[in-house]
This record gives sequence, C-alpha cells and structure tokens, in this order.
Amino acid sequence: MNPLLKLDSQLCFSLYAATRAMTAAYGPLLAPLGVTYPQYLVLLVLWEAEQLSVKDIGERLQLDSGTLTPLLKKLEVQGVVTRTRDDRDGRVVRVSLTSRGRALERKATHIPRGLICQMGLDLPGIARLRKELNALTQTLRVANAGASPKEKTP
Amino acid sequence: MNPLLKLDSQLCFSLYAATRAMTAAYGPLLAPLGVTYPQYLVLLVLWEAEQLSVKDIGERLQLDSGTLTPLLKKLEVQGVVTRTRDDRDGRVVRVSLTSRGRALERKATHIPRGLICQMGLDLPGIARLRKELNALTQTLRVANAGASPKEKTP
DNA sequence: GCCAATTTAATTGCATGCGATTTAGTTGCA
DNA sequence: TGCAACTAAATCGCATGCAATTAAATTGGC
Repeated sequence: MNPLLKLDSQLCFSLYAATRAMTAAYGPLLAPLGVTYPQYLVLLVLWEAEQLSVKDIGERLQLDSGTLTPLLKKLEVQGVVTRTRDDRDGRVVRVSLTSRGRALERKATHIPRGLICQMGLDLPGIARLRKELNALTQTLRVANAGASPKEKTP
Repeated sequence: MNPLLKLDSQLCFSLYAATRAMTAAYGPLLAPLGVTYPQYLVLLVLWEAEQLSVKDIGERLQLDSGTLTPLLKKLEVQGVVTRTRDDRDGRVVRVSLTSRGRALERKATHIPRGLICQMGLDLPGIARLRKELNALTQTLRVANAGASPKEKTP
C-alpha cells in the first residue's frame, strides 16, 4: 500500500486535528465573553483597528462575505459591533466596535496566557511554529491561485 | 495595547488559516474522485483497514457520530461504502469499502505528490512539522480533558 | 433472570466556510 | 452623458463540526 496515503503520514490531517483541538481549547475561555472562536477573530482585528469594512475584515481573516455577513449580524445583535452603510460609497458596510465590544478586550486580556499554558510551548517556540505555518499558507495560496481560477483575461 | 492580543501573534490563527488553505488545495485534486476533504479522510482510514465501525473511524479522525453519520450516508449513496448493523452487537454499524471505494484508492495515488509539490516542503520538513503539530494536539487535548469535562466520578 | 448503568449511533439545533449567484452602487471611458 | 465593467455585500445551497439529547442494544452486578 502507498505509504503516502496513510493517514499518519498526512500533514493535512495533523493540521486539521490541531486546529480543531485549538478551537476546542478556546471554547471555555471564550464562553465568559459570549462569543465563538471565529467571532473572537473578528474582535481581534477590530480591537486593532476600531473600524473596518467587511472587505477589510475579510482580507485580514481570509473569509468572504458569505461567512462574515451572518457572523457580523450576530455580533451586532449581541451589541458588540455596529454595521452601517458608508455614506460616500453605498456598497461598503463599515463595522465598528460598540463600547461593549471595546470592553470585551479587557475581559480577553488573559486569554492568550491561558492558551499558551495549555499549548506547552514557550513564546519563541510559538513564534517559530507560527512562521512556518504562515509560510505554508502563503505557498499553498500562491500555488493554488494559478491553478483553477476563472481567468480574468480570456 | 496588549501585544498578545494582536492577530498576527496568534498561533491559533496561523493554524486556522493554514488548515483552510490546505483544504482548499485539496479541492481540485479531490474533485475527480467526487469526494470532499473530510470524506477523503474517511477513505484514507478505510483504505488502511477495509472495515471499521463508526466509533473506530471517529477515534481515528477525532470526529463524533454527529459528524460522521451524515457524511457516511453520503458516501453510501455514492456507492463508495456500505453501512451494516453488526449481527453480534446491534449497536455497532460496520462501514466497509465497496469495490468502487477500493478503486478510488488507485485514483488517489498521485494526490499526496500533488500536495507535497504545492506545499514547497521536502519530506523531512513535512514529517517534522507533522510531529510538532501532533505534539501540540496531544498537549491541548490532555490540558482540556481535565478542564471542564462532566466528571464521571462525582 | 432482571434492571440499572453503559455504550453506540442517530437525531436535532446551531455556527461556520465556501462556491455561486444576486443586488446595489460606483467607475471608467467611448 | 450613458452604459458596460467592476466592486462590495448579501443571499442561497450544501457540507461540515460539535453539543445535547434520544433510541436501541448490551453488560454487569445482585
């Protein structure tokens, strides 16, 4: 049997499993904030920028409006963000933190610490792994960008 | 602002992004087989074992019946696997490959090669990253196992 | 042998992701 | 100016994941 087809030789599965384990680890830490993991990611970028368009958030998190629109609506219902059409450009929806959303940042302060403990890695180890993964993501994205896309210049 | 709360310092996001990029990279390679990425993972374990219970598959992939049952039903409809109640133990459902499912293994032979090319890593590099991620998954799982679970011994 | 505890799947409900299409709005240029 | 091309969100459909509950079957202990 092809050894490269064994589950245990698949980097993809290690990634897949690690991501789900990581998301699960966040669960208990995010519960007090009342947000899910993807919602937390949106908050992370908003805590850095205060106000962004849906497109901006999508570029940062690599998610499209099909995922973000319903997610942002939930955050809006919870009173964490506001969504308003841009006056200048009616296509754009600007997402801003409410005071409640800003307050969540303080409640989230300890979360990275909690995760770092659970991961059993030191900061340099984390940074190294992070860089390797970012490089992998980049490589995959570039390789795939030229693969199947509907060519813009026929 | 807390530097540990910046998106770019989050290992979780690097993982999350890498996993999605990886899954996306599989898309074009799996399309000819007519299966999705999680379905492909199920096939990987069945190609190794021919026949497994839903529980066995779940342990291998760390997925529960809530995810596997509908997924396996789809594979059954496609004629790739069969699902049959065990005679000895009526609780167990045995999942087996059909000849069509076995035949897919041949069509999948080149897939690992294709991915390896796209990843831009050599085999040792892949193995190393794989081990680091497996260790991380293990650590997270252990750390979380003791955290919130409904204690079995009150 | 009987029944409570356990085990295995299935079911239900909710929250993503993402491809494909639609809608509304803007821009560029003949 | 007028309109084709483009852009940003929203919408729709489908396939996961996962928590919680249910249903069916088995097991263990008395």
